[in-house]
Amino acid sequence: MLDLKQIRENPQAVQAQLNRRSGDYDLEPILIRDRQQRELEATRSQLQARSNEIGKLIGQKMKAGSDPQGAAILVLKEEGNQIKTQLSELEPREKEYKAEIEGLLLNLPNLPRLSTPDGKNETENVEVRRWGDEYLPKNDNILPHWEIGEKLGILDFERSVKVARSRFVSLLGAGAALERALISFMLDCQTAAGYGEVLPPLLINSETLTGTGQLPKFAEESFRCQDDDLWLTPTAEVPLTNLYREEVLEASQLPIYHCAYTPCFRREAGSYGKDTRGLIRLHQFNKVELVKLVHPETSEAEHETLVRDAEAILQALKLPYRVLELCTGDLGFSAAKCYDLEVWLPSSGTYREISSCSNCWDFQARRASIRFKEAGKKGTQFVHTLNGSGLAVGRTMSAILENYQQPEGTIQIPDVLQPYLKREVLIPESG
RNA sequence: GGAGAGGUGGCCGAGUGGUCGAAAGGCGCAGCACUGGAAAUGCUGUAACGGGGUAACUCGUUCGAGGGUUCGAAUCCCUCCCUCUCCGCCA
Repeated sequence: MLDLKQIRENPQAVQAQLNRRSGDYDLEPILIRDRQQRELEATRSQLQARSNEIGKLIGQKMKAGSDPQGAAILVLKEEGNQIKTQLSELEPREKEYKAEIEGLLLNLPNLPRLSTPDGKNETENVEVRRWGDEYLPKNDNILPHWEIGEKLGILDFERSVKVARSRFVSLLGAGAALERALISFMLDCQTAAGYGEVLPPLLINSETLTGTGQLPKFAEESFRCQDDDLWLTPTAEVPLTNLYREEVLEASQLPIYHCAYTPCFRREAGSYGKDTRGLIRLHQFNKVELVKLVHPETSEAEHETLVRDAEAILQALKLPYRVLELCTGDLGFSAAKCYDLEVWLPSSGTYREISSCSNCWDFQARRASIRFKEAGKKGTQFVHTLNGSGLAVGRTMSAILENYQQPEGTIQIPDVLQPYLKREVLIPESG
């Protein structure tokens, strides 16, 4: 959520930053309602002040022994009643305005950083660096991961459609074990890097989704439980960040680092026909997520180290990748600045997103009211929240099935995973 | 699911209709004193959010959430959420 005060005091500057994003955003309705709300508030609080005064006066008189039915008290009561009538008209109107402003604010995306490159869409993202050219596979005729996976008997898409619907998969035998090995490996790396492991709830409520920005605007992206105010978590960023919702932390508690393995559930509305095969775009996938809550002064540096922590996994697995900085047109709703990691997928000859590392600045903290207090200082400040995948597990699996594919149709297991999987090569499953 | 008890400031915890009580006391935090320095001790200060004001300051809101009664509600009534204890059930 943007700062209403900032919008009020500097509407042109805020509007200019919003205009750099894709989509149209208009601050005018907010400014109008805000002005009306404040006018009402001035009147209302004056009436309330008088009403409070009357209450005190009556109290004083009663204590002093006045007759409760006496004229002096009845006059005051009458005035109190009149004020109550006036307030009963003003109060609901002011509440309505406030709710309206809140609703409008909740639908505005974060402001990009000034340094964020301009651009219309993903084609204008900027490559920051590239790693691992020496690990690009040399062999031709690499099968797409879904084909080699089915040949090896470790992926079953067809039967999973029967059990759930399209865009679901079952991992079998060594496939399931490889996924599990990847999860353990990633968690071991990230906990060693200082992220405290969390296994959060996977069903989460609306407030939680509002806190990080998935609601109200993107309700159609998540699965909802019909009989409860609960949704399937679309990414661990949501429960992890909201762990601290409505809290005032001590500055000394910052920074807070968390990592979590969770399944993630996404409806993928509007992506019909895109990535219909394989592990790239499923309704359910596994991910190890990194979340940081930090002091505003350190947030840019923390963002850089977060990206490095995600990259470390790809480097350990020797998977070629590149780092992009997203342009304003491709920036997510809550992000002020974002780096994507893209891993090389040889079957399609492209880099595909495997991690997205965002600095949400104070945007989520304001929505979720996550603040901190500096010892001795008056008031509170909002923390900065950051999140990134470290990494998307299914996409890592597909990258391994392709980059480590051998000409004879087996899969070499990356060195660092061998202790986890207790084998060096994947051969076709017997049954 | 049944019975009971609760939800108050950054934390713990008093407070059951009235000015003096946004709220005792404690912890924490900050300043000062004491000390070579610290600990301990003593004194002082310390809620958040919104409005107005250059500021000093000032008005309002907030005692789980939302309604109601009243001139006046942390305190009474209704609904909901959550926590704890006992019983039942269950992995």
